[in-house]
This record gives sequence, structure tokens and C-alpha cells, in this order.
Amino acid sequence: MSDRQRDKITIAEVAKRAGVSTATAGRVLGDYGYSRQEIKDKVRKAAEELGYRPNLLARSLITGKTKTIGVVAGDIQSPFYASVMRGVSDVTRAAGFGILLTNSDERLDRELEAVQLLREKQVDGLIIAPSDLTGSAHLHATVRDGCPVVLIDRLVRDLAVDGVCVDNHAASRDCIARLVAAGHRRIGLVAELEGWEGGDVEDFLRAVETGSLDSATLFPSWQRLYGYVEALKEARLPVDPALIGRVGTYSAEAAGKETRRLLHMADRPTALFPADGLMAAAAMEAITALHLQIPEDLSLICFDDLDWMSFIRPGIAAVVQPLTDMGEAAARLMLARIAGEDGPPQRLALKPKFAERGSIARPRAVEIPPS
Amino acid sequence: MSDRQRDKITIAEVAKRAGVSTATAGRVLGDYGYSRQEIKDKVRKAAEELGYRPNLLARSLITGKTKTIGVVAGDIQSPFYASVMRGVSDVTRAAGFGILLTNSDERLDRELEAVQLLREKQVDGLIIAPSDLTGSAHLHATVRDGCPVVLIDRLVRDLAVDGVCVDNHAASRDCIARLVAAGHRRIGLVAELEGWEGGDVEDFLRAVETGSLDSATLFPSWQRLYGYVEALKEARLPVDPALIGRVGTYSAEAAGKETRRLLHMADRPTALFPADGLMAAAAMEAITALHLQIPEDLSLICFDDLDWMSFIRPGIAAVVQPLTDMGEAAARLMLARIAGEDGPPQRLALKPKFAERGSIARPRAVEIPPS
DNA sequence: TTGTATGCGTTATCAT
DNA sequence: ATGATAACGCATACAA
Repeated sequence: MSDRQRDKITIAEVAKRAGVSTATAGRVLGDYGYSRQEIKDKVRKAAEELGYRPNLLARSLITGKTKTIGVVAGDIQSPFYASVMRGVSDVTRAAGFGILLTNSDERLDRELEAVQLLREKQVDGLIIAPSDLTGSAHLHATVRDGCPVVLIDRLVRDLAVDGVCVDNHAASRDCIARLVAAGHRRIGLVAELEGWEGGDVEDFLRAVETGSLDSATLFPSWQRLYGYVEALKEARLPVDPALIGRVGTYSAEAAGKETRRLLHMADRPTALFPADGLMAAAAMEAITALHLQIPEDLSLICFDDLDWMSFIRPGIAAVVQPLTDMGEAAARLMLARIAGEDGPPQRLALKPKFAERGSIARPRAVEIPPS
Repeated sequence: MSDRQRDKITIAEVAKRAGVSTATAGRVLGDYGYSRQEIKDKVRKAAEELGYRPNLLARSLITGKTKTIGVVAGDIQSPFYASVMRGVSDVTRAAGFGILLTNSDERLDRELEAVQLLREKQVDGLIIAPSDLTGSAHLHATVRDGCPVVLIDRLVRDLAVDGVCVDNHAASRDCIARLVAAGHRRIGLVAELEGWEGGDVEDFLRAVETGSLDSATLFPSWQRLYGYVEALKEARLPVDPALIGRVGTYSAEAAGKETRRLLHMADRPTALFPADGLMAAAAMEAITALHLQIPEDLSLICFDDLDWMSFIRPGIAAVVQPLTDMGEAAARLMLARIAGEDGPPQRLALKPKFAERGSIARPRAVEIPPS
């Protein structure tokens, strides 16, 4: 330990050297209040000579503001969060804010720890991709205590705060519609689909049937399934539960396994729709291993645009989420709240782009439905 | 503004409710000093009832420790830094530390701002991928002030601090040696190679000739060029400067352009070695656009293993950097320094793995050297 | 415009 | 083992 933080220069020492009071020195160094130019110069000169550096902890303790935003990401290593973070940090940096980063691994226990740490460190606000859309007492408490919260990627139903998402439902429906337009009737979906509060996939399908679902407060993968179902219904095509590849856990291995199951079916799908980047990579791996040609043997549209999709032959069509935009928007909402803006909660649903590439063709063997 | 941070509960209020002094309450809540179990229970109960949350700012102000580590990454959006950060945050989280993240975009001016902000926020240590290996007065100052610094990915020559890198030189030499062993004599390299203090590539080659270079304190791309040159010399093959694709700026577009230049040469290389992930993706795009078959028309080894390399046919051989390991190691070194360890600077050179895949074959047209 | 005095929420020092 | 009180470094009300 010895002498960590050697000979720290405080405002008091600068004041003494400049021959003024600490209050005056504080005013010029902290850039508040009034002082004569002459005094300013003297104080700044003294500060410069001593190598003064403000201690933002002390300032924050008194002002009650840290100019720091806490972020709870799922996994910073994933391209999704990495890009979102880029957007967040660009906007916050420009505003002179710092960001305290944590990973939840999409686990509620981790998230709880993270939120607690961030709040004890007195962040001015919390940007979070909530790992659980129901058990969010900690978020309610955060809001109640006056700490602004901005949700990202998914919304907590009864939490009245700002949020930035992508319109998963519409984008997914659009993808499936494209496949249908190309003549596909059996379209496989590969998605994580973990923990929907209402039960399993069959239950979900029934709930869609009754129209009792609020698409906006579902996890993205469920929203995408929703869009998938709706597109099929719109086209008056049957929804075959066997074509819904539920991976269950967010793992490439499991996704590959589920993809192989779909592709080995007797009546296998002529098109595949992996519902996010990880599913897409795993699906692609499986497709390659089976020596299936795209789009001759199988059409493919992916949710999330990974770099290889543009240069793998013949190019993989994909939904391009505006990830850095999401981060930027979230950060801007946050800064506005911190600045005191107090309108009703804003929910932004960003519209993804679509990258049209050569992975969609008419199915080779068009099945003749029994008339 | 109104009532940000509503009715904050402080130790004083807990103390009053528990019927003890603030000192005692502080001892049990802060978990230091001594107190009877009976008192502890009483205080904890009061804290619980009031919903007390410690204010870490106040604690840090007095202890001089924030349990926060500042990180200056180049670009959190890149898979490289995203993975490194994952490692850093895993280790720091387990130790109860937070991390303040900033991006430098590999620009010194951004880095200076970032370091200043982090230090003013009183971080306990700084993990940084320095954007400039010479102009590092700010890092020297940081060390001088007793704030531990750990370098990542590259070392600053005269800065005596811990650092974690990958042995780029050896890994690169190994790659080229593999290509040589497969019969290649004209091997193209695509690398960023920006700002070497000693001049341009020709100057660098001369410096390698004289053996006056310290490989460890070069930027990674230069280290990789170094390994490239050494491998060729070892095989008694000529180093053709025209085969060294210097991209100059870290951009995919420029990398693609340089790749195309190499592949359009009259005497074009039979093998390509993109020296990092961005170069690899750009090169792959160019190769695909030219309809070149791997490995029949061109052999390929890449530095950095991107996910598509494993499932694109026939698989792209690659150097696999232990990225999260790097982050973890850096974080561990940092925690040790913070804990007071004061041995000599540690420099870790992690050994990358090699992913052997089907992208290497004998060159189709083996040139007969003039006897 | 400047200086004095007090407070932010803790921990640390000393009595008791 | 506990309590009174002084720090920590800065901002701020108020007086001058």
C-alpha cells in the first residue's frame, strides 16, 4: 500500500499558492460563480504549476451527480452488445459522461448484483437490457428512488420508463413473407425461445391465436416467432410446430443440433429462418456440414447481419439491426432524463434494414398439396 | 431536477433508529472494527427496515480507493476488444470491482481525454491499449502518481509496467513457415502497418536486416511483418516488397483495395496472409469477388480466428489469439498491483493457438527457380 | 467579486 | 466494544 496516490494536490493548496481563499480557487477551477479575469489567471497558473487535478469523487459527493451512467449488458463479447455499447459510449463521451459497464449473462442474479453495485456507486442513470421481464423489483425500486432507467432491446411491461427496441415482430413477418412470396410453404425457424412466462411453444401459439399477446413486451426471440406465425397465417399457410426449432438455451451447439433436426426431417423445410446471429452461425455451420447448396437446396434469411453474410457465396439475406443507433438513442434518452426532462416514457422501436442477397430462391421441389 | 435521489438513507439515520452512534453503525454496515453480535443484529435490522444503501462515493473519498478500474480500449465494437473486455470484466467483477470503459479509437487525443477522465474519477488502476508507443507522458505521469497501469496488446518501450501481449512475432513466423513448407515462394501479406516511428516499410526491412529492432515494443502488425520477413529469410526466400500489402489505415475498404492489388499482379502471390481480423474479412471479400477458389487458386492463413472461418468451405486456417485470457491476465495483474504487490514489471506474452483448416495447399503452378 | 463557514456520507482517530 | 469528533476534497449559502 505504501504511498498510493502520492502527494495529492487539493484546491486548498492551489488557493494558498495563488493567495486566495479555497472558495475562490474552487470557483475558477470548478468553473462556477464569478471571479475577475486577473484572479482566474493567477489561480489557473498556480494549479498548472502544482499539477492540480480535481477529485471528481468529492465533487460528486456534494453535487449528487457523478456524470457516470451504469450499463448492464448481457454479454459484452457478443457483437450485439459490443455494437450497442459503441453507440452508448459515443454519445455519453461527447457529453462528458463516463460509463460503468457490467455483464449480466442474461441472468437475474448477476443483474441484481450489477444494479446494486452501480447504484451504490451513485450512477446518474441506468441503461439495461433486463434479463427478466417479470421479476424486476430492483428496477422499480431504482425508478422510485429517482434514478432514470432506460431499457434496451426489450421492455418490462409494467415499468414506465424509456426504452429502445427494434421492431422484431414486423421485421420477422417481413422475412417470412419474402420466403412465402418465393414459393416456400415449409419454413423452418431456429430460435432460442427460453422462458416465456406463459408456458411452452404450444401455449404461445394458442395465445397468438386468441390475440391476447402484447408483442412489445416479449423477449425478441418470441416476438420473432410471433412475426413468423402471423406471416404464415396471413398467407393462409399452416403453422407446423415441428418446424419451430426451439433451442431452449443460448448456445451454438444446441442451435446446430436443432438445425440438423429440421434438415433431417422427412418433410424437411425448404427455407430456414435463424432468429438471431448465434443461431445463424450455428445453422450455417450445420448447412455447410450437410453439403447443402444455398439457395438451390435451401433458402436462408437470417435475423442479424454478420460480416460473413456479405461475402459467403451467394450472400445471405439478413435483417440488419441498427445496433449503434440503438445505443445512441438509449444514451440520448438517458441524458435527457438526467437533464431533467420529465415527459411520459418514450418507447422507440427502431426499424431494421433488410440486406437483400442471393440466398433466396424458389423451392426446388414444390409440393403439391392434397386438393 | 426536482427530487433526484429521493430521501436518501444515511448511516446517521440507521444509527438513530438502532439507538447507537453513527460510528458503531458505520462499523457494522461497513464491516470493519469490532462490535457485539447483538449490536450488529440491531443495526442490520434497522438498515434493512430503512432500505439503507451505502454511498460508495463517500467511502472512496475517505479510503482513497474506489474499487473501480479504468479501461481504455481501442474500439469496443471490434471482436478483439469485446473479447478482451469480457475477460477483464469477469475477473474484476469476481473481485467486486467495477470498470469504467472508454474507447480511444486508437487516437492519442482521445486517449489523453480518457485517461484524464478516468484518473479524475479516481480509478484504482488503468488497463490500456496504448495508441501511441512513444508519446506517453500521460502514462508516465499516471505511474509516477502511484496509479498502477497494465498495458494490453502492445508495450510502451520505456514504461516499466505490467503488460499482456500475444507473441505475434512467433505466431506470424509459424504461419509463413507453414506456407513455405507447402511449397509457396510468393506469399502476400496484408496488414495495416500504420506509423512506425522509424519510417516506412523499406526502412523497416533494413532495420530487420541489421537486427536492431526490439520486436516486443512494436505494434502488433509490425511484429507480424517482422515474423513474415524472418520466416522467409530462414527459408532463404527473397523478400519482395511488392508482396507486402500496406493498408496504411485501419479500414476494410483500403484492405480490400490492397488485396486486389496483390491478386492482380502479373506474378501474383500463391498464398495470402492477412495480418488481422479486419484484413482477413476484407481479403476474403475480395477473393470471393474474384471467384478464386481456396485453396486451389490461393492458399490462405489469417491472423485472428473469426467465426466464419470454421464453416466457410473448406475452412480457413487461422491464428487464434487467446483474447479473453489476455483480458483476464491483465485484470489479475492489475488486482495484484492494487493489492500492493510491488515486484518488477511483468510482461506476459501469451501463446496463440493455431486452427489448422483446409485453406492451405501446394501452389498449382510451381515456379521453377533459375538454377 | 471574494472570503467564511458548513455540509455531502463515510471512515478513522481517539478517548471512554 | 462503543461514542464523540475530525477528516476526505470539494461546492455552496451567506456575509462582507
